[in-house]
Amino acid sequence: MSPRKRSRSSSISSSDSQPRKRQRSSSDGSEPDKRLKVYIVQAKLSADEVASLYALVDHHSVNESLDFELTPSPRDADVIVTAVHMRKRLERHIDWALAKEKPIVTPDWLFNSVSAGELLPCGKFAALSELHDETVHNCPDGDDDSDTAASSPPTDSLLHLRSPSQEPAASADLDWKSRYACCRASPLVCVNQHLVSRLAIIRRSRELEDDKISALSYDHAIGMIKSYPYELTEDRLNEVNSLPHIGPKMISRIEEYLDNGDIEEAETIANSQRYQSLEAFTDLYGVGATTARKLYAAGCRTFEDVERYYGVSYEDEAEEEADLDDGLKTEETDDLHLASQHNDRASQHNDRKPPRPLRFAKPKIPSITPRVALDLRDDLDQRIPREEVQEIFAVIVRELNAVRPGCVATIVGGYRRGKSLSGDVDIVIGHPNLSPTGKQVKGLSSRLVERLYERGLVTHLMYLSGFHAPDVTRAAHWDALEKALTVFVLPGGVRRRVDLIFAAPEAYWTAVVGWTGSKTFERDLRRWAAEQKELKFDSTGLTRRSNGELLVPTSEEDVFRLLGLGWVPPTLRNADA
DNA sequence: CGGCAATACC
DNA sequence: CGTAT
DNA sequence: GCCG
Repeated sequence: MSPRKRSRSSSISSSDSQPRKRQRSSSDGSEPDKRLKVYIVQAKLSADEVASLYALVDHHSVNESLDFELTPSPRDADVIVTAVHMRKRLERHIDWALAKEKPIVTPDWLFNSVSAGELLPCGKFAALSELHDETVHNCPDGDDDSDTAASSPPTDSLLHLRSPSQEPAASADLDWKSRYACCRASPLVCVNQHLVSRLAIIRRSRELEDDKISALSYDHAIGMIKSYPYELTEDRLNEVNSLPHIGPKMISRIEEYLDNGDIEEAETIANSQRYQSLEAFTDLYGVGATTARKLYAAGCRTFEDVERYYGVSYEDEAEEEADLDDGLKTEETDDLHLASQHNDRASQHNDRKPPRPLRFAKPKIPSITPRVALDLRDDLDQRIPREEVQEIFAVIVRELNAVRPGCVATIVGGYRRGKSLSGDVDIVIGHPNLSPTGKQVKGLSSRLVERLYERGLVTHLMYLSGFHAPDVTRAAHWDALEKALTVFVLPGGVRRRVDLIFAAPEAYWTAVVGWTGSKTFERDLRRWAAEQKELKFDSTGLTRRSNGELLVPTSEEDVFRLLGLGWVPPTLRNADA
């Protein structure tokens, strides 16, 4: 069911006067030619912005259904991108009569479309309000994606803080009663979101207290509620009670919630010093539940305590950040590694010794140490607005193409699921088509990271997957995935966690699905594959359990198809709280 | 009652 | 073993 | 904490 544009324009195109609407210039005969021609008006755009836009368009990107190409002439453009907002100004570049026949949008339309993986409606991005209507009318949007399962109902989650009454996940074969999150539609915010948030506290507490299994049960229950399409009330209790993963304990909590509007244990936990401290400690990269408990047991309650615990080599706090410290330190931060260990501080003076006759005189990118994690905390605990995610993406795409032209990239993670704020930025890089020439993506990881570091865009490397020879089990497949977990920073910006995932051509689509999440959705995808289909699924690929045959999807929809699942749009994969 | 996602480093 | 994805 |  490859998504092709289903021009839902039928009703709109009433004003026939307009020439071909979404008819991509049928100029070059052959097939429908899905490449969308983009003309960029450079006026009023900085060199960098132009570069970003060109990188985005030039190397098109994302799925098969989203393919751009630059056109030198506005006349045969399908869409015109400009930062100009006034008629007079635009007329210097484009004939007014022509302008009225084209969608004239702001760069944001491009960024958003690329990020969304689909052509978005132009309305909100009309560059000239004066041409808003024409722009909307001529907009190339409306095509593909999301249709498969999410056609009938508005489906566009995201803004579904809506009323109770409404259709269940009428989407195709999605079933909110399924015991697998990957068979259900889970919006970002559900109708029973408050209850979910309460259960999430208990879940988190279980996790922090090392009761993983109980936490898992809450994950499942929360997932069920996230996709339950009705507002929970007394009269729905029976129905809810019969749902998978909702057992005696869960029902009693739900009943308590319906009676009192809250769950006592959740409140108690949330107000406890222990919970708050443990929760805070785990904000530190490298500090998990176990270490957090140790810190707490050692008497720590606040970050100040933790700093002290790890030895505040800090001269004082007067210096503040503004750390240009990492300008280009060609040194190697010696270890005293990740928090995992308990009391390992002391060992201060690590003299750096030339480790090995490493001929690579490359500057070494700082890695994380408890000290660094502490320093990064103020930045990393800030969430990232969508606009910035797009900016970061654009910059990375630009650099990526400087390193290896022809690559494509797509933002995955929470951003792709529609979150307005993200904890980090996840980007899958690769070649979407299993083209025979889908060559060298390998080693790309280190080269891109090097470049980003040289340019001061990457300040730390939490982890860089090596070029190991992974399996002997099923040779012929060099690392399907390479990863670079970094700390990235735009000039003058806040440092952000950015994960770069480099996928081999055969692994591209499973990587996209695997990194879009949510966590529970992913777990259930694996469970479903194993329990129902005798398949093994993970972000590096899909294989047949019996013969180990590697199944290579040709699109994201194909991944679901191969798994025998109905299509679930990214924005409906929010199975977690 | 066993199982609960799956891997890669540290 | 713990942490991260 | 719930399922098969």
